[in-house]
Amino acid sequence: MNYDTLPIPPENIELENQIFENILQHIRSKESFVFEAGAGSGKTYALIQTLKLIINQSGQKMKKHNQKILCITYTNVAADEIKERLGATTLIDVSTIHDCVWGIISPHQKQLVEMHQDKLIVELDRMKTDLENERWAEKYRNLSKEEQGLLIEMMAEKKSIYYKTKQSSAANFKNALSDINVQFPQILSNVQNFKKIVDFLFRCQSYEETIGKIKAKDSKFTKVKYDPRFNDDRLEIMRISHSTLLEYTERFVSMNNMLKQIICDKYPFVLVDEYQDTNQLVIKTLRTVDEYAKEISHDFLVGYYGDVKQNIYNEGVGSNFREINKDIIRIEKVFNRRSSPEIIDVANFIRNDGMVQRSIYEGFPKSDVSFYNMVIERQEFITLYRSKWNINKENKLHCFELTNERVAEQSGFISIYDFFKNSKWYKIGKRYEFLREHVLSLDENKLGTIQKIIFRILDFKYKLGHETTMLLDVFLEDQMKDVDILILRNLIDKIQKLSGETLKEYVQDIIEFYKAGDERYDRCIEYVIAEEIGSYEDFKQLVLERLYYFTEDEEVSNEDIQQNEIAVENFFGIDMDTFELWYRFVTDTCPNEVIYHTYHGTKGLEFDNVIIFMNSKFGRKDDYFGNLLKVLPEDNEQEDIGTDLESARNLFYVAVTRATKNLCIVYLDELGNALQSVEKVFGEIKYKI
DNA sequence: GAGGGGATTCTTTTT
DNA sequence: GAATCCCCTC
Repeated sequence: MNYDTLPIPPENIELENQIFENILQHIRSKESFVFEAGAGSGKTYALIQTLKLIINQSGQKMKKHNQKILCITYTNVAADEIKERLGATTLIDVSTIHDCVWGIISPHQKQLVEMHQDKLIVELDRMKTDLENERWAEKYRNLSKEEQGLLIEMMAEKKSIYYKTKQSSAANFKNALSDINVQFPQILSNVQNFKKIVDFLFRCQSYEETIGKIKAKDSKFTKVKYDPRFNDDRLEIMRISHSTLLEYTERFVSMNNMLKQIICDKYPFVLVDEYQDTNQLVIKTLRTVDEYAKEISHDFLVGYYGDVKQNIYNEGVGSNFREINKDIIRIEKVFNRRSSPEIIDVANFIRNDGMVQRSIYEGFPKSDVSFYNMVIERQEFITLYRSKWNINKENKLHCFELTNERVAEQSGFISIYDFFKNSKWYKIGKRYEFLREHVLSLDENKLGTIQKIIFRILDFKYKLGHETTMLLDVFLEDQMKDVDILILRNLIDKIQKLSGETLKEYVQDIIEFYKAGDERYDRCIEYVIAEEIGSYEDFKQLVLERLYYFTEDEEVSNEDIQQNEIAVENFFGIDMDTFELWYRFVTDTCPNEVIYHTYHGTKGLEFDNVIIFMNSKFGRKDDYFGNLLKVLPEDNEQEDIGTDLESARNLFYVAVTRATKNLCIVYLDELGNALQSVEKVFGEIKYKI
């Protein structure tokens, strides 16, 4: 629904203008400020307006001095959105913090390498201290110095066996390292600890070597690289990741006045979007530059736009922001342009920092806000609410779940999710952390290898199936170049008629068609299926190799081979309808009337009709939400900082404030003594529909 | 029944 | 990679 047509009382317009005017004053007087914009208050709009205004006011002058406005966002998606809303301008650099910072510091390799060397030394020291103190290293400490040396020597020799069998069972592992077992009978008694010890020893060694090579000015060790594709540092090969990049930046800037001056002269205005999510090292860095600019009387200001209560990522500064910027000017916006007054009331209770929002509109239509406490099948509940809220294609229902697994289940493709989850590469290979991204990422490029191939097949199928799809959307331009349009049409017609019901059948159909087909079609098909796949068997083999036989491990038992075959066969036996559900999910084109999201995934979005399914447990914390509900309306902000209560509260706040019109929370566990506090916020609790 | 060790099991999200 | 479950041994 669009609420823009609702009347806004003139005094509210006046007040809203005043708030914006307040921002402008600080821009004019070059004072840093924080714009505390609660959910739905039009934060991004204000940010864009500010940017435009600065250009109007100082654009000419900035052009002359070769200066720019820097706008820092948390994600690439946000950066793209802001760029689009701004339109073409050369006066504003919009980028994520990492891109921006790497651009600034990467030319200074000499200092970076020095810093890198320092870090290697510090880390080396830390590891050695751990080996001397930690409980898991006890068996190592029990060895004499000579024995320790011998162990390192022996393990260096057995490095490849070590890595090959590392993921195997403890028995297999011990077996493979029987020499060690003979020489040092104690050290292998606990395999987990042994692996940790050996990993530390290996890493100490490689760090020492790297330090040596840096000192010797070895040509491969004269540059620090930042690679955003990886999440971990590889200090020994001079590669750093996200957090280390920020760490180096903070250190580099704080000890280098020249750099501070370059930054504040180049970017007299810095605006930070979603500041609460920004790493605290960044906030500190900006603070340092700000202070230095004042010291040397250069114009510089930082405008922070965001909302502490919407900090739901661990890395963000969140409430620490106030510690770092104690004296900063705060501008609050109390108007809400998104939600009904009933929803705003609930949200006000949940955010316990004293900010009280109110709707900017007059005569907001009646809205339904309820809290249910009952044990019920989700589908049953949803069915009832579909009719209650008149859900249809134009008036969709959005359901929030805590985990991706649940979202996959509710969205109807849990069999696909489970296949990957239980495959050897993810499960035994302990790549649990990649599962979500590889299976559920909305960015095609971030999907796993197998997932990406299947994505392409589906993309081909469904784009062809859609009449309005332009040929160009389906085939890359160079494939089209010398193919007659009519031939292509013909090809599309034929492919549309392929009717395999399962993935296996569909793949077989395509390949059969490919083999029998006209040579002129070939390149088009090759675009869909990777060149190395010439048959269904090839494809199956590829899946097996990728997900099951990815290391030349110890011998695999016949039973294992059989089980893996069955798992993969079953996967290919999943019907195309299920794959379509998955495809619709990862392309965010689900045509259903009911759409599922994780709480986290809804950040920044808004929906008319929201059902939040909730239980007490989250992750390993049994009472994560249970504990929050007990104190829901209480104002313990200061005591809660840094606790699970704070993060649960923020997450709940984000979820609740997505709703514009109808909101319903279904709590599926016992409320116990949280009853009264929940009633205080939501009114009477409902036990049945 | 205490403790040691192996196996299994988890949340979210971004760069 | 840590927490927890589970099994074994003393």
